[in-house]
Amino acid sequence: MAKRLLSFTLLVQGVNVSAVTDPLEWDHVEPAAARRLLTGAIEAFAERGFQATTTRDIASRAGMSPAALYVHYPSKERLLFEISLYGHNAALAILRSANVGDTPADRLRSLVAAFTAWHARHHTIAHVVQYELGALSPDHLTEVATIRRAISTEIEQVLADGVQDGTFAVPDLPGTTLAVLSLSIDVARWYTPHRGDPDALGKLYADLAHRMVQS
Amino acid sequence: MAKRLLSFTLLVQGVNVSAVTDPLEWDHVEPAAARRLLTGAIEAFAERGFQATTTRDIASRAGMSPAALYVHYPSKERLLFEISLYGHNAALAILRSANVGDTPADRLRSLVAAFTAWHARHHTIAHVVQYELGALSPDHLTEVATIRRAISTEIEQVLADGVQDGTFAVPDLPGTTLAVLSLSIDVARWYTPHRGDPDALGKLYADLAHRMVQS
DNA sequence: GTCTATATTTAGATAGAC
DNA sequence: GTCTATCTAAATATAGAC
Repeated sequence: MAKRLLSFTLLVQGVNVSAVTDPLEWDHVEPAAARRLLTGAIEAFAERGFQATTTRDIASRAGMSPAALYVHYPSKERLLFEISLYGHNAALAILRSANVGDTPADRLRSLVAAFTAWHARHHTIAHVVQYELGALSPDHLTEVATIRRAISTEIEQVLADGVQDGTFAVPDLPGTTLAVLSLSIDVARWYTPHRGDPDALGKLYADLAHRMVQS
Repeated sequence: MAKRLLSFTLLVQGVNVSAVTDPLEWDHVEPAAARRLLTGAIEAFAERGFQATTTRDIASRAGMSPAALYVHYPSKERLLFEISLYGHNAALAILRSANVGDTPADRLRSLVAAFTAWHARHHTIAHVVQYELGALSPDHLTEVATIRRAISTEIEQVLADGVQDGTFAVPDLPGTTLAVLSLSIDVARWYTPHRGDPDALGKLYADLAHRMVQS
């Protein structure tokens, strides 16, 4: 398990980002039983919350007995941590690969479109990522908080660049960064598949965010 | 208890809105023990979530034994429902009293400023209102959902008015309504008192929301 | 690696004295 | 209306067979 986690971390930190841009790909989790437990836990945590989810529920979604869970994960919290860590790294990878364009405006639109579409397309894991932080152990929370700061920095830096070249007017940089992030993050609260195409939502939100800051 | 609930409902539905615009005023909850339980539960639910909060925790915050809780409330869920119902009604009352101004732009700015400041100033109950819906019973969820639709309508109608008179350009009315609501609602997720003055945040967000939609 | 069976803890809620 | 004491159920996690 430790090995699995390490190899994933190295992956997202730069070399092969494309392999982790889709959080529904869990091929790297071995064996298959551990993968079924992980995906079952994501669904259960997103639907009912960490505290309301029982290990029996997770195990039964994976088609096994409660005891079998502990062969693959030492605790329910550890399962949450692996989900949260993977989800945060996937979201950061999406942002970094979307931070492209000739102007701050292009880069901001690309960032917001990608971040928003990710929260819609992967609303299940996104819900766990954004709303189950409080159930992590203090050490694990510290670890994901580092990734969250990196996510925030991606947005803040583009806004700062736009202010610098005069294309953006942003009186309160930290406050506006939070507002732009809020637009995308809150998607994980309300999105369901019947609410439309993730990419269309991404484009709408890219437009709204751009209008929020353009000078 | 039923009487308390009824009289409150009548209050917010129009006659004397000012009495409920501050959700930290719980004078109408009698006796004092019931009030202490309610405010203790708000803090506990906001900090730890409904499922992770024990009746022992709530009772101890109110300075009494676990059993005493059941004299005032028939269940932990009922406590949540009263909090959620009161919070939703207070938020709706704030919006309705803020929906004033000569132009759609003025009204939108007033609405967003008030709704945002409410989520910051009362972030504890706002957190329960926005993130503990899933712990309500089906019947109770139906009841607060009605209030949530009324809240959404306040924003949507102002946007529609601005489109009508040409001062707003909104290609996707329901989508933009959700985005404007998201800005304010997400404040309940991240706000802590050290993050600044609620009214200043309200003004910033009013500005951002206005720029999002102006033609 | 998975099972059945179970140890241990803790939770929501109740009984009955005062 | 509050207390102590407790019932009952359910949850996390473990033991040990296969």
